[in-house]
Amino acid sequence: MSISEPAARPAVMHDVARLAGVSHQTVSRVLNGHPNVRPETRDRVLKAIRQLNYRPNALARGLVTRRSRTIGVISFDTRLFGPASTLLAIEHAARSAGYAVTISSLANLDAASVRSAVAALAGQPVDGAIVIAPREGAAQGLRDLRPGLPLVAVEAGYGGEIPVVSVDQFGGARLATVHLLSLGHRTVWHIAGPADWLEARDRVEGWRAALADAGAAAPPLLRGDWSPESGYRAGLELADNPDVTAVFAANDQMALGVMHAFYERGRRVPADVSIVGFDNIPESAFLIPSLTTVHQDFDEVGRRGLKLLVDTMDGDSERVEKPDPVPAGLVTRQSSAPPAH
Amino acid sequence: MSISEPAARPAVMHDVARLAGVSHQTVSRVLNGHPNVRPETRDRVLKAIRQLNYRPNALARGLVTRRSRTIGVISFDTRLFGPASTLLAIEHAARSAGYAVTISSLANLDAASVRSAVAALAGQPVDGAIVIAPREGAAQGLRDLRPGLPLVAVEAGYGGEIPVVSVDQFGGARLATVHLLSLGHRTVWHIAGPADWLEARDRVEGWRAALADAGAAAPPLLRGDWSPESGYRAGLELADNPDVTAVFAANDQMALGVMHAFYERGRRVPADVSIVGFDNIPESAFLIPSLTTVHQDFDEVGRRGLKLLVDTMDGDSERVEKPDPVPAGLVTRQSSAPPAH
DNA sequence: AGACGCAGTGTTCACGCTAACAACAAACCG
DNA sequence: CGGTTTGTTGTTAGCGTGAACACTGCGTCT
Repeated sequence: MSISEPAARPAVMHDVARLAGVSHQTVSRVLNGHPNVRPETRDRVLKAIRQLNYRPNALARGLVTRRSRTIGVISFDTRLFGPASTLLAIEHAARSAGYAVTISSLANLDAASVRSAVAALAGQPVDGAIVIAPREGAAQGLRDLRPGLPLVAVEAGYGGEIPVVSVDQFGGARLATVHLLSLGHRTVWHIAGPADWLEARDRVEGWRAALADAGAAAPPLLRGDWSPESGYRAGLELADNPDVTAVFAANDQMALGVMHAFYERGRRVPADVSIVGFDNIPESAFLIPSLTTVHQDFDEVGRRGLKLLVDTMDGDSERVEKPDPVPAGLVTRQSSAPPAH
Repeated sequence: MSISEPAARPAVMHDVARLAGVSHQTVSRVLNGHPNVRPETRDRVLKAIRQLNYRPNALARGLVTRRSRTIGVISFDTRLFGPASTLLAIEHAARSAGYAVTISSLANLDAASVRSAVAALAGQPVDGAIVIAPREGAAQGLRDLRPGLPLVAVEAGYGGEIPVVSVDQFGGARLATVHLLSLGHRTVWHIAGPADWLEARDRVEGWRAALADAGAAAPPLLRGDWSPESGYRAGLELADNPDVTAVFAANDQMALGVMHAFYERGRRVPADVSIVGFDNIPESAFLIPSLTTVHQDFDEVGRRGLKLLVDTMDGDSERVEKPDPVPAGLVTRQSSAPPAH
């Protein structure tokens, strides 16, 4: 034990200072880009930093500045294409802005799961948070646990007291429905998402509005849970009804399930029935037949969401612009066509 | 300015201590579950904590304990089903183990993108990291920047110096190929993933091995980039070749592209050509026809990956077990059948 | 009865960093 | 040419927590 190993502990600011022959404060000034450091001194410090492979301790810095330069994201099931895309865009935008991202995802939407995810994030040192969850409970829970924490919701509908960035769900659903009606279909059946999802509600409204505008009767609503299975089950219910010539599913996965059900029952798409989805997942263009759907620009939503959050965090006061909804766009493919006769 | 607003700054340990009439150290002891605190005192402290909505400052705690109780995850494109599922499983396992998760994802796999993601994570206060990226560069880069940081790779093949948790890609590819051969196909064509992906390489090897075992000739290899488009392009190349009766695609999305190409060219699946994919994405069961594929248990991989990392971080020394690969399983559906004649 | 152990609690220090202020030289001004 | 500014650097004081150590009072042992 007489010869002590040179501990492999990472270098700290003081080590850099010693090697460069300056005080640690000068090192700090160099790191934070302060003016009034002689260029020669700066170079010595930078060289010492490289030589020691020094990197600042973010914890210590955060403790004194009271800012962690980290944001939190609470997201519903990140295996779904929409949340996953949004999360990815948020993360990249955050990195560009110099923020790290801590995630907390929900396995499902029951209250316990939401509470667990929110509590986990509330304990983290984050400067702000983005909620990618369709139920207001999530954002509200976080607001209760961490009052004053800047908060933005994405993909969550409008109207709450928390700023929201979202695709225009209502307009998108309307586009889909109008498209089918304009092809000549008498009416359009709708397979909605879960009733407690704001997005699902907005799409139902858009569908209803388009039908009403066209003077078409609204058939009974069917409900799924976004999964292909649930679309399949709904499809089986519709398959034997000859009145059904056009179906608008609230997402592409359910549309796929519907197509499969019709396929099994021998109803041809689009010859007998037209189908339109929502999301434009990468698979949509290659389904058989390829799927007409409503495109959502998740990247744009993610970017705007992060920008809104950063503005809120930096903003001297509440000078933050209220964002417009991101427009949705119809992508016409093979699964929609005029009715048979 | 004579009456100062009661600043809304969050309570700190000292505030709790004062309210409970104890020292801050006693509060600390209560929080960390130390023995030797009188039950009555503990109750007073807990009450004060609730009353002030106090939550410990993770930054300060991390500074003194030198542990942030946060792990980092570097992941390739989290919009893909595999990485997304793995990430989700890691995150949930991490939360159960009391860790937060900071993510850093790659837009693509070029060196600059990897470097950016790795550098971003290296600056974060993480106790360990999991790399969900198929190229060794990512893990190696992190190792260079943060020597000594516990590191685990998932979904990244075997053989490096970094511990890996992975599905048995070789075995899975073999299963798929053997399945097609045993249906009576003379040989099996393969559409591989990018050459620099370890997973893609393992699947090629498994395919080759199965062909060799059966004494079947190995047709020329086709390459895609995992996307449906690339599968579609490969499918167009194969569609006009009557020798092609069985295709094994390295993932489900490419298999979908192949199916679409064959559909356009009038080759029926499975009557004329059988197709098998890999991953078992949720859509597979509902494609038309439904897709035979190889199932990967991403949840299990994520869980094991986190466990391995936590063991490495906690472990007194390198007493960490070397994990077995997670077995893959064949899921037989409609897209594979005996050849026509 | 005096030494000792132990539960329960308080005091002090250190973690690594930034902010505030102090110190000093050189340059500038009237 | 003395006082003041300006540029550059060092010194000190926290940020909020946990660990180490000190202290108290009470019961136990010899």
